[in-house]
Amino acid sequence: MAERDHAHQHATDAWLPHATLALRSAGTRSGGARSAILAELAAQTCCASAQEIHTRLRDTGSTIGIASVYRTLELLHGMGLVTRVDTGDGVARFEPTHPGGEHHHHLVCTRCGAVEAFHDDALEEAIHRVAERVEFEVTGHDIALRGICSACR
Amino acid sequence: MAERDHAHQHATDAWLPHATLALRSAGTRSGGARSAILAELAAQTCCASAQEIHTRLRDTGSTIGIASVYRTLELLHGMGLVTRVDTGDGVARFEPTHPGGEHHHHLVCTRCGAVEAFHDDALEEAIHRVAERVEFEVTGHDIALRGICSACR
DNA sequence: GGACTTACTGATAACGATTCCCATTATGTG
DNA sequence: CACATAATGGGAATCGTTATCAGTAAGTCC
Ligand SMILES: [Mn+2]
Ligand SMILES: [Mn+2]
Ligand SMILES: [Zn+2]
Ligand SMILES: [Zn+2]
Repeated sequence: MAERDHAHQHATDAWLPHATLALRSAGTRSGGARSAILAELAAQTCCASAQEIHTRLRDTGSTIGIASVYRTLELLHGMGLVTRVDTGDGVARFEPTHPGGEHHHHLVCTRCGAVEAFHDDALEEAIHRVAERVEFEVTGHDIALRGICSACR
Repeated sequence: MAERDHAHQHATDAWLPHATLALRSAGTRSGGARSAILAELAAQTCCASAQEIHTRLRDTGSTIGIASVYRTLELLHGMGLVTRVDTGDGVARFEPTHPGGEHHHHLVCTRCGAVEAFHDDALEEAIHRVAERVEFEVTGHDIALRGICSACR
């Protein structure tokens, strides 16, 4: 687990320049709001909602508008630079998509809504095998385990 | 696949009396709206949204209110009689939860939104192993494979 | 550096799914 | 049949998200 976290951290560190470059290559301009949102995304280890990101930025004195957060997340999502996580509470959350493909899935507490990350190679392998046999051209997958977190028990 | 569909059909057939009994045991009354919604749910093989269910019932001449659909789905979900499926388009869909535990997961087309069902024993086994090693007391899981359906390709 | 094109930004209105509220109706119990 | 109260339908309210628009600023070309 420690090794994975370490690798994960490296990937996280690499995401900001990766995303910045991809945006520049796409011909977008670098405004203050978008830069701040990118930095905020780069700093988070798991998913966060648009409103959470907005609140965090406002708390640091920024006058950024909520529309810019939604717009930027939509842009990044369209470019595959963030992954959308749907925990079932009607709020979309986002986390950086690491270019190497390393990712994690989520444990969602049905009582308090807490979200925790996990990774499992055997599970990924099983997903891969399913993806090969179905008619869809599979490009991604979402997995969420639901249950009661240790704090709620 | 044919065998699974067959088994699935049996389970579907058994769901309506199962749910009806569970509701009665819980002390609820049997109103016309709820009965119609239950029958509609029992007839569907995969997930449907509240509005889809409402439209279908209205199309058959029913004067049922949309609030009753949402209320009933919420009630059934709270009792574990329906499973909530979140395909990421901001609309909650529901399908009967079969008492035997048999279930399926979903392929979601990122282009047209089409939803298809699949089942994979190896995947279930992998999920089961993960559930045993994490700190959460896992009670359920959601899996969605995203990609392009054959019609969109 | 200055003019220029146009992407970016923030405020706010609009939207759609879902939830809340309330007066009316209907169920089940005795 | 009378009663207590759950169920119901309509519509208002809520909330996350999206669309609109006028002002601002990034990048480009002299
Ligand atoms: Mn995975
Ligand atoms: Mn499963
Ligand atoms: Zn995460
Ligand atoms: Zn389904």
